[in-house]
Amino acid sequence: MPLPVVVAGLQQQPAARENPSHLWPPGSSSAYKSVGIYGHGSSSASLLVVPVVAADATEGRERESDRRSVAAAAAAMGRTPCCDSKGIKKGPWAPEEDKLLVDFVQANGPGNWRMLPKLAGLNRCGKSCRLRWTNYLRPDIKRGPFTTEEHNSILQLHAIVGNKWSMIAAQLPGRTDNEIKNYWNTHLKKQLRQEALAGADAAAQQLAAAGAASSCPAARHMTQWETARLEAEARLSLLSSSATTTVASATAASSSSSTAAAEHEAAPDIFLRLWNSAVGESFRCSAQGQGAAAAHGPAAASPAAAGTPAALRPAAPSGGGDDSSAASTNGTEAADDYQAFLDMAVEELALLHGRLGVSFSAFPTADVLAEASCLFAPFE
DNA sequence: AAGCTACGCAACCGCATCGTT
DNA sequence: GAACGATGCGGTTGCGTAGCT
Repeated sequence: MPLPVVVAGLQQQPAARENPSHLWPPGSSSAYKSVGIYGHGSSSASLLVVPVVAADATEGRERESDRRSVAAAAAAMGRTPCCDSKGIKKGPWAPEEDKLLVDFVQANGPGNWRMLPKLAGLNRCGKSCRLRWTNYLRPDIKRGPFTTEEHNSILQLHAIVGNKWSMIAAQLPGRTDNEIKNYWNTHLKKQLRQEALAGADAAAQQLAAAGAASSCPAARHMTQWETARLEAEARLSLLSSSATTTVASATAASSSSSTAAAEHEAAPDIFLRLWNSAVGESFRCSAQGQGAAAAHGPAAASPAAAGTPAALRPAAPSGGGDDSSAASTNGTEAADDYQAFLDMAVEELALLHGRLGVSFSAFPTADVLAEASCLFAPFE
């Protein structure tokens, strides 16, 4: 694999959003500052020309949660966790540190994050190095404002998978899960809230006038999907509780939703069933295949995050799919899987409506699911 | 011009899970 | 099967900046 090459000499000052000035200490040279704008998608400002790196490269051992116990255990075993020592620097990265990291990755490629700080002369933990690289220094990161397409894709994908940022990022080459997460928390959440309120108002007015539904189909279906997803999780949680404790069972029986669920012998939720089904798995696999290209490798794999039983977990991607071309290659398959996923949602819903009546009041009605065809947009 | 507030985002934290021994 | 190591990812925080009063 060809090693990254720095295209030196760029002196321009990056835009604030692309390279927040607060990251750079006063007195930092502009040459160093330019280090921060690798891969700027909308300009020729890319400083690095590198192959997209495998995101699942080895990483340092630095679980903070286990830091103390592991430190003791590791010490006993003759290993030294990378973050156990005092004096490891935290906080914003200095340009010098960025340069060291970039230089090292150029020379050796990403990977072995645990040893990287030591080898590169950085007073950082490996995890910090990996995050800095994957979220900021990596050359294929697309910076700048989100496009309308990206914006819509995020909305649509979030309506389906929820806060699976890595999975969403897998559909948006060049965007990191962290970036999408921040974008969601700062922009989209607010927007959806406003739209929901507006939609609710409009719906209330229309309902009062003609008994009609919401005036905003797109916002409505997203809201309903999200509501259904949350309700499904809540029901699943309740069912789980009721299955293990009689007290919980009695409590659960007192609520309407859990009663309905109990009456139907823990009838599986459509969404969760779909998500855990072969179709869902297929969709995840496709997303995963593409995702490896984007930010964090087999992010979509995260079967645990998707609540997938081990038996249903997709096999690891064979090739790693660690460049963005994979996304376009697999786009058609992903689209097929996506459509199948949505189709099955309609079928499952019809079945459940017939079987369970109005038990799943919060779940989108068939017409709403039909509208879900617009979710196809990101693959077209 | 100064102070205040809200916002945006990089970075950190810590949990979950997989793989290996 | 248990213990440990390694990795991925979602949630949260801290701080600089921009905008407003």
